[in-house]
Amino acid sequence: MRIATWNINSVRIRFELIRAFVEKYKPDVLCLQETKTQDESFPHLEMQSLGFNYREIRGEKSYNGVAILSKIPIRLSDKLTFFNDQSRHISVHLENGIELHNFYFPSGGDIADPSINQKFHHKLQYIDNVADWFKRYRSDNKKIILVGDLNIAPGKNDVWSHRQLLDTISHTYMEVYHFNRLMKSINFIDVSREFVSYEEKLYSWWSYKNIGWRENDKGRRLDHILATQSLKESLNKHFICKEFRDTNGPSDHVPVLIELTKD
DNA sequence: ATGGTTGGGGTCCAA
Repeated sequence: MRIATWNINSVRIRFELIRAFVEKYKPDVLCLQETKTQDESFPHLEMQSLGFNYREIRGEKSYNGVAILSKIPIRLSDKLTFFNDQSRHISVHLENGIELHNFYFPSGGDIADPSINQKFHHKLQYIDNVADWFKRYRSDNKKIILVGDLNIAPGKNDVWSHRQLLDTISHTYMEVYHFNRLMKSINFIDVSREFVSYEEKLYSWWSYKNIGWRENDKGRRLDHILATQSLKESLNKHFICKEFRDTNGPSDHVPVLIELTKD
């Protein structure tokens, strides 16, 4: 089974890109963030045409928005709200017993000081609340996968320059502290790092503002797949689909995909 | 050098 996550930055404008991705990588389940579409405007028929017969969505006007599209049956679990009422989370049960959470964490604004930047304060609080929720309501012996744009690049090789980005939101020690709390909440595995050594640079996002992003390669790893320990033996393949940053009209994020063996 | 680009909705905000 293949599960993918992608911050699509408008699901409507990038449907043809989604089609190309689905045809190439054949995900069974596709989790999207930043759909930027109210539920009544979600492109259901188009998604159905790609074989996604099962869809759970949570949108809002203009901003945020998450969706889980699936070729295999899914059952809605939760649409949780951590701290504010924005559409940043949706979760489902898969028929093989896995619970799948799709998140779009707050970006956090520009100034890396929670005492003067309310958005950053909210971001830290949001991560903390998510960690608390998993610690309180979920157990590390369950099969749980958490994916999404977490807007945090936790490791020194998850950014193009650890030293130069220490005061840049997404890579501050404060965010890494809260990210690690989330990781420990139910003993999550950082799946991408199971496949790619911590010593290697690994990115999933390159800013639109960085012209020549490929030559400069000033990327960050903001998109994550976390899994509980009971899924460790099922992890079979992993792709960060960098070629989708090179298309016409790309998202600034690329898809991250894992394949699980049947158990 | 402190910019740069993009999408949605509406003449600016968020990323």
